[in-house]
Amino acid sequence: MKRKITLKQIAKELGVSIGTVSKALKDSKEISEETKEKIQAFAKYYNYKPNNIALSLKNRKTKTIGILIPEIVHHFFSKVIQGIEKVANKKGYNVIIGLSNESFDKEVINMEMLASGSIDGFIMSISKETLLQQDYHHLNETINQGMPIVMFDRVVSDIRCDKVIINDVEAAKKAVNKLIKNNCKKIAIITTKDYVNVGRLRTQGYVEALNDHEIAPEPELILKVDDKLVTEDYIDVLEEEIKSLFLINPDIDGVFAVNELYAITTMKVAKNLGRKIPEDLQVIGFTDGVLSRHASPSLTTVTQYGQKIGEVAAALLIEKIESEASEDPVRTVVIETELIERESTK
Amino acid sequence: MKRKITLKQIAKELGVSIGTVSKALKDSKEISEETKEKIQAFAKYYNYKPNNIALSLKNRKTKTIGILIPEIVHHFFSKVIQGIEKVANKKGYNVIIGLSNESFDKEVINMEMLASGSIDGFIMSISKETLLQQDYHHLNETINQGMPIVMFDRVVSDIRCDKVIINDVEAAKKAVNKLIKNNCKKIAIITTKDYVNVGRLRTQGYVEALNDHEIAPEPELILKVDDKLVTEDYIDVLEEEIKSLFLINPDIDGVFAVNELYAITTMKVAKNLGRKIPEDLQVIGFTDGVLSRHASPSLTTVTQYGQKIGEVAAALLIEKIESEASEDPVRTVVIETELIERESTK
DNA sequence: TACTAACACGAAAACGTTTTCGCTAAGAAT
DNA sequence: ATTCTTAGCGAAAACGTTTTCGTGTTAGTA
Repeated sequence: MKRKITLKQIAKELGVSIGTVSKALKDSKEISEETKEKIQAFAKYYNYKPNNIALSLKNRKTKTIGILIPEIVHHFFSKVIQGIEKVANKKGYNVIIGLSNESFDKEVINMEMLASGSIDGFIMSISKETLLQQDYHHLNETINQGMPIVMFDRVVSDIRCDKVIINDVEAAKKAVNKLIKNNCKKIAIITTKDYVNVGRLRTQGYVEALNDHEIAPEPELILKVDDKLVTEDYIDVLEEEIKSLFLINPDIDGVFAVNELYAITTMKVAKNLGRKIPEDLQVIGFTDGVLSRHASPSLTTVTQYGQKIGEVAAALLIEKIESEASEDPVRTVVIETELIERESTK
Repeated sequence: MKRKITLKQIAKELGVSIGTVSKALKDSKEISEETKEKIQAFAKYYNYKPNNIALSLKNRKTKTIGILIPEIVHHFFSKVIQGIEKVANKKGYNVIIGLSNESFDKEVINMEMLASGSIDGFIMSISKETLLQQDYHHLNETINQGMPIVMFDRVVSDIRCDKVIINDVEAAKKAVNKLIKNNCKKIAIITTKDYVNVGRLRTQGYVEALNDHEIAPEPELILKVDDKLVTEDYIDVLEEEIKSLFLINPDIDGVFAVNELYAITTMKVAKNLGRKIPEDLQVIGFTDGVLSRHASPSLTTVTQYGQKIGEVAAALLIEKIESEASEDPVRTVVIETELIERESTK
């Protein structure tokens, strides 16, 4: 077990100075060909690789970007990570991951931990608890220390940083318009509580789409699921709520769900109640994950290109990290969404 | 935008030496109460946090562990990451992620990059290409440099490092035994090519289970899918292969698939061919992901507790990192699997 | 022969810590 | 009055780099 070799050891072994070794390995013309060859050969033989930590300290750059997300066992988030990793890697960056588990405290702790020199910038999606408490001091402090942040998905607009989002309102309208066009007369929405901004915006899109077609939105068709505590029997509760929605409003013939799980669960409940999909009931979900593709019937859904979001976020962040200007304008990039039609709609 | 404050700045501002500041913040009894209070108050006011990079350089520890996996958009792997992150975080470690995308080259590059000082140890699952080429020099080199590695899932046994695995043979036998007990007479297996060791072992378990019940394994019931190149039409190819399996062997009444996707696809194809599940055909999958739970019918599956695997791997790694002994024995921990019965079996 | 220029290399600072060692001065002990 | 402790602090090395600047040697030029 030999420790990694350092410049100092090479220098000592070859009877030259550390500086000379460093320059030789960088092919500096300050050093004679002869010496360079000797040093390079030696370094190659011992598989010398510069120590990243020392470089980071010297350059005050870590070449690492931090990702801070609520959870990782989630198709959308892992797609985003994949996208981030792809462009980060291409530009010589590593990614380090922090999970908040939807907890405010863990988000703050993780952020402070990573902000203490470990990374050059953040890409993040805010936890639900933070959204609920509306306490963003950790974000502002980080930004004030000159560390760039790019937010995606769950963003908060009055933070001064770049953002990568989709147009949730428009995307939701696309979905609901499709249901209306497909002759649905009574369209329900399964959504989240309003403090989750993406849920709120999608609900807003639902309402707007109905209004556009002069359909009066009915409050009892709007089911706002409380998912603050995702417990074991979470799915059961969800099923119960959806079931009573159908029992109270038996003539629902279209459902727009703001995520995959709500949509899949809706189909399951509806099938158990004897509904045929898409004949009796048409369902559209949000986010194109593995569930939508492989459910039966497969799910028509609004896809938000997660990988693309990650790629753009990483590109924005790296650009900001490497730009000299300390105060350039904040940008918001809107990624297109698309309605993917499958078997759950006519 | 104020840069993060350093010891040097505090020292200068307060007219003391850097060493004094450092000691004061550590509550060293070398420093007078008066001075300590002054320094601590100042540090708190300016939100001083020691620079991780400088600490890493000094201590030759990064308090970071590297995860190297083939892909991240995958329920099992993200579960493992979740487990790793959980115990790592509890012990004050961060996790940094490298994706190999099943490519040998990316695995090597990522490994070298991270091994150059960025992390204290690896947790990894080998890429398929590496498995195929059987070139493990990068692993051995890393280990020789004194950096501990813990392998999980796709391990290679003759590498000298800790491993966290499941008993694939036994797990597969559990599944096939269940099918046999449920009166299946003609049981097929959908598996991978043999170079993927987990696939090979599960196939072996299938064969052993049949032999145990004095059923002669029939080669035409063993479908080894070639997933070397996962292209766009990958699913279509998979469906075709499974379809012809059923056409050639119409009396198949049980299928054991070595992963979720194969199992779900099998159910889809079978349903299209008019089979009722579980009446005409019983299906058991491997790995309990979101698909298994929410498919219809929901899938009976062998669960390999991914989060547990991650937790154990992280515990092993951190223990090794923090142990003084340079040469302790390598350990292999076997995590229990369990057969979760759902609707796809009787 | 004396001066300059190019060449090849070394010394040292810097990045931000921690920690060991040494120094000074005040009080205690002799 | 002299020596011994001890409290309180500073200096400096070390982690592994990069880079600037300085310096000695040699060769070329006047």
